[in-house]
Amino acid sequence: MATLSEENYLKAIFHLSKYDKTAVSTNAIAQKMETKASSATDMIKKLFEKGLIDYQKYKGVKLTENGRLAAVSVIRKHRLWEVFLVDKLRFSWDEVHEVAEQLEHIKSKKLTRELDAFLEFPTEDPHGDPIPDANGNMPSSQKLLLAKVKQLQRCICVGVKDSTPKFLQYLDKHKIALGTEITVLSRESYDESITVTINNIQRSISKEVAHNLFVKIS
Amino acid sequence: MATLSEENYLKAIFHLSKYDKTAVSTNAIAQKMETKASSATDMIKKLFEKGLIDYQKYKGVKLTENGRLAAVSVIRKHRLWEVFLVDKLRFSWDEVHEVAEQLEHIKSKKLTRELDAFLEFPTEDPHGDPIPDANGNMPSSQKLLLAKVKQLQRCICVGVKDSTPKFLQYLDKHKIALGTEITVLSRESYDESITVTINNIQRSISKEVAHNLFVKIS
DNA sequence: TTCATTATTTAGATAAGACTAAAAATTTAT
DNA sequence: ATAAATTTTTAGTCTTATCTAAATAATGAA
Repeated sequence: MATLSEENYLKAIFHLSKYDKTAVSTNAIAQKMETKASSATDMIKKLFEKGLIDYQKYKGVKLTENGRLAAVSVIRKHRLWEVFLVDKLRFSWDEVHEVAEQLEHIKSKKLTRELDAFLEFPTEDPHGDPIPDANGNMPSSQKLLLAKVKQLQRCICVGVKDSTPKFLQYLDKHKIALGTEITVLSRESYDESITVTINNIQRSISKEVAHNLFVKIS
Repeated sequence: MATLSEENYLKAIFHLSKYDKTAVSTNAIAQKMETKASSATDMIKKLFEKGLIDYQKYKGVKLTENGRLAAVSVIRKHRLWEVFLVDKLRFSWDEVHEVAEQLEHIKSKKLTRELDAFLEFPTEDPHGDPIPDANGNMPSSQKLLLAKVKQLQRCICVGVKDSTPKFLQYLDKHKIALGTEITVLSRESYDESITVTINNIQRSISKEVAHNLFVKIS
């Protein structure tokens, strides 16, 4: 069994190697973990000893299949707990992360299984991120950034890239939530802002926001 | 904030000093924590430094008000989670302890508050033990051991003293659960067994069982 | 009361996970 | 291609929580 710290490193490595399959650097891991490179090196050695990562000195790190399964298991629990907090308790989507960071480390197969059933087998967390299944398969969501949506297309908000409280609060304030319908009217090449219709109201969306909001074409 | 290990020691001290208000010995703590006396001494010093216990060398240990509050807060969380596991997920009362031992350390005021509300403010856990309120007040239950019930009295099962899986499984097997009505017919002075009526069936209950089953006179 | 037994504390060691500072390897720039 | 800059690793230290072994205090029995 992996320790709490090991689990957090595995999660960090998984997230860092999500889109590109190339090796992850020691510095990148240290930065993500908000720790020093030397500490990352120490942990890398330990994870390598346990067969959870492939590692060659100075060459970076890659998850093994066992490492990937361990990471995905933690992410599965994190996202299930986030659903629980929002759907069953009265948390808003910008409050759940910190608590889920703790709950994700609870070790009980039965707990995860029963929680999943209790929540009626959700496939996405409150931020629109997919919830891996019990076998470690991560459903690939066909979400894309609002910034990539073509003119005159209608789409539905399904998640965020930036999940900091600040951004989530911005969305709340402007009445943009999961499921909100957005129609892209036009794009301004000068500042990369876009004009959209949200709830039948025409608004301008900045480049920053458009690059952090995931939508699904409807 | 207390560490995980500190919280466990505080809980142990609280339970050991529950019935008698006398000081708790180092050895008793070590035994309860399944650790060595020297380790207990180390932790005692730390808790004393933090103002969570009163302590004089060789004289044993007592919780301060702050220490008591910290211990009761952990116990509150433990028992709320036990209710959650039994009432909302499909755990039986002999499966909850191990998981609740982990969940009790999750730090989030809001989580505890909302969980309490979600469970509709329960006052007892699945073993019949009282759940302290948010201010640290432990409701005194007027439960007593079945062994103390007088002849021809009717009572209701409200909890167990021995909460090991073995005993809980014994109860399940003999269809004794929380809320089961028991009428004491007679006592056998030879082996301290008692004859009772449970679900209209007459049965004999051993001394061991009678001393580990809490009931309330009805 | 004094000696043996038991309980408690101290001293020193270990493992996990983090740190700083310095050394070594790699990459980048001239 | 070599020097400079950056990245990574190593070496040694710190803290937390544990341990063993030894020392000290308290208790109980003759």
